[in-house]
Amino acid sequence: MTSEIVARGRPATSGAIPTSSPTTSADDARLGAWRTMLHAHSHLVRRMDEDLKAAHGLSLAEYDALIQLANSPGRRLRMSVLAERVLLSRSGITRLVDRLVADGNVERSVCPTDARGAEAALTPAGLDRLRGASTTHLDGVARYFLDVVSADDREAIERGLGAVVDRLEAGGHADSTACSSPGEA
Amino acid sequence: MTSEIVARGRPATSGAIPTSSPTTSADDARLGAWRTMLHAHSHLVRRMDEDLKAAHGLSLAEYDALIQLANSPGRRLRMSVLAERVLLSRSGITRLVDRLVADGNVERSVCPTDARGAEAALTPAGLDRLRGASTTHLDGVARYFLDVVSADDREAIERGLGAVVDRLEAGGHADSTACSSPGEA
DNA sequence: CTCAAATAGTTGACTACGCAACTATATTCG
DNA sequence: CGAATATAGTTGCGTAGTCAACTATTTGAG
Repeated sequence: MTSEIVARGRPATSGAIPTSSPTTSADDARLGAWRTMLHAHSHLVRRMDEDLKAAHGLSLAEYDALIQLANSPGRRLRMSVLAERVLLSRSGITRLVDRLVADGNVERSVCPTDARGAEAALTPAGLDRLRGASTTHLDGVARYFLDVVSADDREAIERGLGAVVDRLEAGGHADSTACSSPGEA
Repeated sequence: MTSEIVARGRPATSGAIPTSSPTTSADDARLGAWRTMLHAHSHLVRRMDEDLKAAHGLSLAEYDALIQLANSPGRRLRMSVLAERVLLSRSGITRLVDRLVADGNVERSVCPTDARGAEAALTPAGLDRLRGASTTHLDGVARYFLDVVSADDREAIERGLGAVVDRLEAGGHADSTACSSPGEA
């Protein structure tokens, strides 16, 4: 299905405009990592999503939400916390949880300590569903990602991209010159 | 704007279900790279998109399409080729090009050698637009990505994720037990 | 205590995308 | 050549997500 979209070999275009662009000459090579990440992400997410849907009727985002709940004390989480974890906006998580509730995987309840807050809690059915799905998912991560990447490269990926995350989470909007991020270097 | 979705610190949950899940115990640590990639991608893409829209009214996808055109002979490309490059479906690229045409950045023309094909061609206005936008974009890649990642890690990212791409582009659907993918091991 | 401001979540309106169906052209084979 | 089949692109329809506006509650100030 997706396999015709191949361009054999690493991305040819790196992000440079050939004719008279000053900024680009030197960057060319380094831009490859950026483009490669976009490609890898796109392929990985599509495939995982596809596999999960086919085998268990869950999207990757839904799966992710269920995992986050399963890993939380009481198998429940405030909506906003869940939103953060699943990398979604508040409204996005509302609707995602709507779907999970409709499918019986999750229940909504009011937060005991804060009446305007809501919690999403994994149901037993949801946990079952999740258990099935997790083998599919973990299998996918192993097959498509871990098996193909050396341990060293995997560590470098975690370190390098982790730094990117820190950078972007730390300095809301960096203005230009680096602001020596407070969290960690 | 997007910066409220932050989760301070590295992902706590790795993809494991705590209670009685067999597949997970060992994987735990290795899963971190996968989650980190999701986070990094999400943050990077949001920020780049935001910056680009604010400064030049182009989405990241639109920018990407323009770059691909600019880097192609005659500054034009068949729709389907453009779709591959921009990581979009055929219908997706149709609509994206619609937008670019509406904004005067691109023109559509019939392909001379194949009457059912269409080409998208960058207009002079589109090229101008692109030149402005490219400094914003390259700046973003530099600030948010390259500046934070060591050269070694960057290379590892390109190598490791490149292998992932190869794996997924090569073997249409792997069925279960590795089938010694034809491309490379 | 009361009123203002902050916060949690939901909802409405909209956007961007994918899939499946469709149209039009190309190709292949009898 | 003419019919079957494949391919390029577009369009209808549905889905998942965002932002901005709204409601309900909590918190803080006076």
